[in-house]
Amino acid sequence: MDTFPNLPIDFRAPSSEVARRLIGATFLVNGIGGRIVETEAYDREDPASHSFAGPTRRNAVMFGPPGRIYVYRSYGMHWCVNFVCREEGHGAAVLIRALEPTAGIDIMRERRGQENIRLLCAGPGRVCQALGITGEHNGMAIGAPPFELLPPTAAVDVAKVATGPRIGISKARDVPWRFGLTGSPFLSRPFPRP
DNA sequence: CTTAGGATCGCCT
DNA sequence: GGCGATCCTAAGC
Repeated sequence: MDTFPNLPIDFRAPSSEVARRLIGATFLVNGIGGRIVETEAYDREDPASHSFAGPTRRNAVMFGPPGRIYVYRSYGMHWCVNFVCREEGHGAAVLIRALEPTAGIDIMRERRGQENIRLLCAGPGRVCQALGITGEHNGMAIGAPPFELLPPTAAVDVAKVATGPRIGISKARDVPWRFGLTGSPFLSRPFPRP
């Protein structure tokens, strides 16, 4: 049986592993999107995670089946998108932080009011605005329309995936669960030098 | 290049 | 009532 139809990744794996394996995959909404270049992992026993204090109305999807989309509103005005991981009831997810735009670039420019291709999808709020993701997508399957997740066209060298502390959190700042394609100009921010 | 402040509101205590 | 898994603009070095 196929638990994850149309998905190139086993979302039952730990979120840090999924976050790493998502780098280089292509994420599209209605055919618009690009290559994932930056992610962050969140887990249940993780003070920075929305799931840390247990299920609430907002984070309910995080405790649902893996392979679904968890969308939340950030700072009252931006949407951010996650992919749910682990087994049902666990409360783990991967935040999609940045894409290298590859498909529907002109539409993304229009939606963002931004000409610079580097700034179309460089940040979780920008990703959702460019791809047209809103709270209406919360709980939907990653492997079904309007979504598509395609494997990397070429194997991503493990040595090319940078890790570092997550952005914008106040708790668990030392946990290196931010992942990104080293040197990509489409990151939300560069990774700190080792 | 880095830092500061404002926008804006749903969510949880 | 307080606080963000953010973004934009402006100003300083």
